[in-house]
Amino acid sequence: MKLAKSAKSQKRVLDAAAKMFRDYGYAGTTMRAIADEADLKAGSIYYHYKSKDELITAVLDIGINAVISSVEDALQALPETATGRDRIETAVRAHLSAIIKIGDYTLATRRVFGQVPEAIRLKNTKLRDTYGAIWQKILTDAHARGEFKTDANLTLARLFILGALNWTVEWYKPGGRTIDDVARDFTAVVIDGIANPYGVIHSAADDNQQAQSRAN
Amino acid sequence: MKLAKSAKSQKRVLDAAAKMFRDYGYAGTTMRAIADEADLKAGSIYYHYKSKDELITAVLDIGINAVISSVEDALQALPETATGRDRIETAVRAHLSAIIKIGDYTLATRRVFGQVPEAIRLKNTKLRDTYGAIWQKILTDAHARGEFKTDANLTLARLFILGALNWTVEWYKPGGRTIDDVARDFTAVVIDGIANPYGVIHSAADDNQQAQSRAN
DNA sequence: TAAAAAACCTAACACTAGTTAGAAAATAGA
DNA sequence: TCTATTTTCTAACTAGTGTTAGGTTTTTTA
Repeated sequence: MKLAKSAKSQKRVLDAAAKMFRDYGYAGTTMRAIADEADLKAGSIYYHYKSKDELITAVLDIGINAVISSVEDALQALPETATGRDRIETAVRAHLSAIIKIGDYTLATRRVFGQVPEAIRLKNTKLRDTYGAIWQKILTDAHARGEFKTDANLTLARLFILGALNWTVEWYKPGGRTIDDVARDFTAVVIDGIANPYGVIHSAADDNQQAQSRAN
Repeated sequence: MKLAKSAKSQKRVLDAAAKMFRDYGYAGTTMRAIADEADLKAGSIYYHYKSKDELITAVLDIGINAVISSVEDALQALPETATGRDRIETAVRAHLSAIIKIGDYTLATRRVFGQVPEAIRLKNTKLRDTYGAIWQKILTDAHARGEFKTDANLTLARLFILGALNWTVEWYKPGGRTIDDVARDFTAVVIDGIANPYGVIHSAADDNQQAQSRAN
């Protein structure tokens, strides 16, 4: 075999880089700190990656691609008859799964994206748009099937969902609530909202009034 | 007057720092770059702030405090009888208003928070918790009044709302949709969800079935 | 307008950054 | 084992970092 033992070191360097970028940002992460974390010397990194920019590029791409492919695969495993709710819950679950699997990469992606040289950012933006398009399709398809309110603002809904999903990486910790739980409740909020459909329970006489005011 | 002309320069430095931190992160922002943006020399910054850490601390505090006080003021202006929906929509509107008014500070806060020295981060975390508590109170109060589903996951709903709100700063640009529009649609998603309450419109016969499956 | 204070600049300090060339060590193939 | 290749290290270079001391300019005060 030509290259084999090298691959191990390469991955150690990449993992270390993701972790450091996540904690200290792009400029705040030094090659020496990455080297320390990967248990080698700074100069040796250049045998695997020819610059710091190439390292951050790799980390960013892995971070998004993992989420994209996780969500795409999960969606394709669904039957044709799957509803918008099914697809949303499935996508949320796949998104969360990808995050906890390679949390360092996705967190690094989110935290470092705004600080990276523009050329790198531009390339990565295309991947981000791809991911946004996946969600847009879920929503518009379900809307076309009449599953959503006619006047629902799908673009805004998508931005809310993606924003909330991007934020999960900040508070979701394995060991607490299960991914299935979070995905279900998350979907429930988006699809059904949190409003009590039967109006205020204290005063049954108000129900009709409540329903009307909610219709505005 | 003792100090007066100094305040102008001080604010210029602060604004420049917020903008630079926002674009290049904590370590990626140099004192010389801030000085350039503020139209003076690097050494002169130290007449106004005694270190880079003091600068970032000021930026972070301003960023969160502006949002907190904007939301608190708006909520207190509401009548006692305001519903949960009213309060949520009002808070969202106030949050967005604060963001577009001092977008550099809030964006800097979001982007730089994870990279700042731990002592600074800890102090700022308390302010963040304060903000989270404001939202938690809105939700639990309305829930206690029976406005929300009995089994609604309020903690998750709060995280969903805060995540989505934190993300608005990434895509909301003045000149597009108005703040009122966004706040209304945002609230509609959280409160009512996007599901069509009358079921699928293509097949009226399915309505009942739809409503049942949605109840699960 | 002269003296005092405030605001700013210059030049340098000690240090750390990314990166590189070449030597040294580890590994693989014969 | 000996050799060739791969992998790592050492040591250094240049450029740029936050910060400071002391001098200059501007503004305020009297």
